[in-house]
Amino acid sequence: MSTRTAIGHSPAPRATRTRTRRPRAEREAQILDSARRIFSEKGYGEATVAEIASFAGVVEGTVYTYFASKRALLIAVMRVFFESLIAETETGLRAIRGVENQLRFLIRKQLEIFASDFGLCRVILREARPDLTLYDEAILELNRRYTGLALAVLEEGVATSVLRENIVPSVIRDLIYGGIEHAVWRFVFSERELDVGTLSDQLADSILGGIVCPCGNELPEQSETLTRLERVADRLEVSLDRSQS
Amino acid sequence: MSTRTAIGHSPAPRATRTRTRRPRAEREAQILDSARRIFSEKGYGEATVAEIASFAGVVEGTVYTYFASKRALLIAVMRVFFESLIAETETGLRAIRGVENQLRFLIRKQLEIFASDFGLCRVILREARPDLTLYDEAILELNRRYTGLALAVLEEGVATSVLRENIVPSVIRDLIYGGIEHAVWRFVFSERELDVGTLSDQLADSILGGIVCPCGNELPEQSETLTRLERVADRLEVSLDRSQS
DNA sequence: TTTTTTATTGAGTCTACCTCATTAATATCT
DNA sequence: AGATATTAATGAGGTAGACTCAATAAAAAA
Repeated sequence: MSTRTAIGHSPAPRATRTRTRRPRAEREAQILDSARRIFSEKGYGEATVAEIASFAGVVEGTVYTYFASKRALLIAVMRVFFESLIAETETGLRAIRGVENQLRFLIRKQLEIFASDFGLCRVILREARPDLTLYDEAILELNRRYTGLALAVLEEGVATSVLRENIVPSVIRDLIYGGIEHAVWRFVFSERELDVGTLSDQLADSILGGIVCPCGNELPEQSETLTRLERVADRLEVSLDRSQS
Repeated sequence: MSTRTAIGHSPAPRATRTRTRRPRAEREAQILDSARRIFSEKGYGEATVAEIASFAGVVEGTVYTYFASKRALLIAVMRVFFESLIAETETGLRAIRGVENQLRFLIRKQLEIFASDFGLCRVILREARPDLTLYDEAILELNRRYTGLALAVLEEGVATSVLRENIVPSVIRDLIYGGIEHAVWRFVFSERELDVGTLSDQLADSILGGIVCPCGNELPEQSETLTRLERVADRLEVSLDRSQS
C-alpha cells in the first residue's frame, strides 16, 4: 500500500499519479487528444508540453516516449485532422452532380470547418504553412490531397466546357482557399458572427461569375456575335428601306 | 588607452566592442536594420535577440533599452515595411486611370513585394495575423489602410458601374489578397520560379472575368440584348420575305 | 514466485528571452 | 580646461520551457 506513491507520507488527494501502465495505443491517443485540445485553446507557442502531459494524466517526460518533439506532436494532431476532413469532403463530393454545385459545396465545407474548429485551424495555418523545413512531408501530401479535390473538379469543369478553357485550375484553387482564409480572418478581427451561408454564396458567386459588369463592352466572344448580328440587322434594314421606297 | 577595453590585456582584434555611444536615433536604426535582416533570413522563432544584437554591433541587453521585447522589435520592423509599402502603392495608384487597370496594378504590386522581399513577407504572414493578442493596434491600422486602397478602388468600380452592383467589396478584397498569398505559397513549395507577370495576369483575369464559361446560358442581361436583336432580325426578315414575294 | 520486459518517472541540462545594478562615454556647468 | 551630471551600454544573473536519461516499478512471461 505504501508502494502506491513513492513517498510514504504523501497525501496527494488531488493528483492521479498512480503510475498505471496502459497499452501504447491507448496512451498515445490520450496524449494526442490532450494536445489537440490544448493547441486549439492556446495556440502552439503558448501551449507547454508540461500542460499537455498533465491534462493527459502523465508527466512531461512520458510525452517524449511517444512523440519525438513538441513539433512532432503537432504534426500528429494535424494528420488526424486532415484525414477526417478529406474523408468527409470526398463522400460529400460524391453525392453532388455538376461542377458548379460541387465547387459551391467545397467552399461551404471549408467555411464550416473554419467555423466549427477555428482554434485548430488557426494553429495549422500559422504553424504548418510558413515552416518549410519542419513541414512534414506527409502533411504536405495530405494538404495536396485535400486541395486536389478542388483541382479535380475544376479540371472536369474545363474538360466539359462548363468553365472557361483558358483558366488555370491551380490558380483558381488558390483563389478559392486563399479567399476563404482571408474572409475568415476578417470576421475574426471584426468579432462579428460568421454567417457561413451568406459568405459562401458571396464567395462562390464572385469566383464563378467574376466581378466585371457584363453590361459593359468587355466580353470579346459575345460582343463579336453581337456585332455580327448588328451587321446583319443593318444589311436587312437597308434592304427593307430600299424595298419600301 | 588601457581604459578603451575593460580588461587591459584583451587582444580582441575581431570584436568591435568599443563601447561607443551613439545618438539614440542612430542606434535604434542600426538595431532595426539588423532585426529586419535576421528576421527575414531565419524567421521570427529561429532568430535570437543575441544574434540581432551582435549583428548590430551591440550586446544583447542594449537591445532592450531600445525595444521592450523581441515582439516589439518585430512590430517596429513591420511598421517600417508597411509604411513604405503603403506610400509606394498610393503613388502608383494615383498614376493609373480606370478601375480595372488599378486592380491589375494592385495585384501586380503585391506579387512584386512578395517576390522581392519574401523572407520578411513570410514572417509577417506567420506572426502578425494569427496572433490576436499581440497584434499591435497600430499594425492592424496599417494593414487596414493598405488593403483599404483596394477597397476604395472596388467601391468606385461599383459606383461607376464598371463592376457588378451586387458584389461585396470586402469579400473581393479578401479574394484578391488571399488568392495572391496562396498562389505565392504554391510557388514556394514547388520551388519553381515565380513569373510575376504571368501569375498576376492569370489572377486578375480570373477575378475580373470569373470562371464560368460565358458561351453558356448564364448571362441574363447580355442574352436579353441578343433576343431583342433576334426579334428585330426576325421582323426584318419577315418584311424582306414579304417584299420579295 | 521469480524473472524479464518496458512504460513511466522526475531530476537535471540547455537555450533563449528578459532584468538590473554597474560602468563609462558624452554633455553641461563653472 | 577641469569637475559634475546624465544616460547609453554593459554583462552577469533570473526564469521558463523544451528535451534527455538513468532509475523505477507495473505488467507479462517463465
